[in-house]
Amino acid sequence: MSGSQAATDETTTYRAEDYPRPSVTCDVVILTLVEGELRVLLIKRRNWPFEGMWAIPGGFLNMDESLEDAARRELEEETSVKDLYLEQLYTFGDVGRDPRTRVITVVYYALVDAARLNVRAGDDAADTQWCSMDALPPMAFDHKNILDYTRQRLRGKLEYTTIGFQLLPPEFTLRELQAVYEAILKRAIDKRNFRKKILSTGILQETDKTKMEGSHRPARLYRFHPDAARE
Amino acid sequence: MSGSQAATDETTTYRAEDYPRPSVTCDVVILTLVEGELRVLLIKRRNWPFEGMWAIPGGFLNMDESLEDAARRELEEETSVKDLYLEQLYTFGDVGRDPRTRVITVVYYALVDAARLNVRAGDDAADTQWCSMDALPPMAFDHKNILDYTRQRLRGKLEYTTIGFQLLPPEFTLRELQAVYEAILKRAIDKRNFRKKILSTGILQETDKTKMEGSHRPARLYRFHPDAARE
DNA sequence: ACAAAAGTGTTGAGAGTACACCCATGC
DNA sequence: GCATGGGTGTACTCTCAACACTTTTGT
Repeated sequence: MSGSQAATDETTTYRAEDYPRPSVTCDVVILTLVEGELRVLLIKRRNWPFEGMWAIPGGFLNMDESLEDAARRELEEETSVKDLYLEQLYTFGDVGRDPRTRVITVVYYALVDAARLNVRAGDDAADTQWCSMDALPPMAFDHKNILDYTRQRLRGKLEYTTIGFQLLPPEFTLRELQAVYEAILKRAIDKRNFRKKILSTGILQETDKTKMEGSHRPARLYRFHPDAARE
Repeated sequence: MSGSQAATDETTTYRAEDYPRPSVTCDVVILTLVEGELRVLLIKRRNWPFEGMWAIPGGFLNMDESLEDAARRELEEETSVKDLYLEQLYTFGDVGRDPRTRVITVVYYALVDAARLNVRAGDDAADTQWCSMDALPPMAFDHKNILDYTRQRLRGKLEYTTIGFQLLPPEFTLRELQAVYEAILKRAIDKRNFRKKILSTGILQETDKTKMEGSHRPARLYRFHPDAARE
């Protein structure tokens, strides 16, 4: 039972300084949708360990910022975009995950509308890249695991929340929304059933605008229903 | 962009030792079902801060154990029971959550069949207690938050997994299983519909035993279907 | 007029919900 | 024989899945 063992917990006398501490980092899986494909922002490592392999962005937690603040900071450093959807994914802390020292990483994931990204293509050139979630390069640390877990979570959340919309601009066509669902679920969806279901929920509001693209009938634009704050 | 800022991440040169580190603890929400009520194991704090208030068990992470190992260690210290269902819940790390210093806590939750607990009632007497999740005492730190979040997670998981069974002994009656669902969802369920649904999934296996209790018709005992490893 | 994507309805199957009575046992 | 919880079936509604043709635009 607790109380007898010194290292036990917050309920005993405070002796945190007696114990070595692991490092705490915060990593962010940044996802967007390009050409109907789910893509993740990866950074090429230049140093040992895992030199030349790819990793999701992240960094040490500052002492004066919350976990979410840290995630948001990382996110803005990488994308220069604010106010993104951001959610804690999972915390990874296996002993050997970083060969240098003990590192606990709290991972968040973010969804970005590709249109908001001013691509900064040249920037560091080959060091930063949007990779398809379906064709990942060799990943550093346990980051392959992290991305697999992200996809799983995303699929689950798609069914009972509205996260799908976070990958789209404020106004979008139903076909674009359907593409989001298809990319995440990785299966084709019947157009009629999809429209029926989405429209019946009432979270969409029709605009009077349409989107012209190519030589065919223009598509109506929709936006979120203003009073849809639900998850 | 990353690379320019020293503290940035795992992709830059390793300088963890340049930065102060928060403490990392692992806390466990231990749940069981008693008298049709969901109860959580709480420990009364004897020291500042939050002296006299209640907290969930937890302790510092050792450098040579994984997060789950730490959770399992805490769990066994408190319950003396092994092989319990254990799952990571969430990581809490707001700056002010522990007034003494910066503490990141990775919280797990565990489900225990009450019958496996040898109550150890006298032990530390009033210091350790199974409290109803519906009538929580004043809680230390952000532990009230943590318990609210646990309940939410539990409700969600109940619908698409088999965690409910983790609160029961290996053999149980359908009424007992229904009580688990009712305690977690906090609403009455129709007996006939519940049986129909559960039995139609095929995860239950009828035994030839019954359970006598009180002066009425005995109830049939069921167990998990052996090849039901699914979530 | 043709190509290309937008838009639209019906039908059948299965799941969920509401609801009331008989059964086996101890006392 | 009565009190107590165990055990059962039917009818309705709603949701989900399958499926094909017309409409609007640019060229």
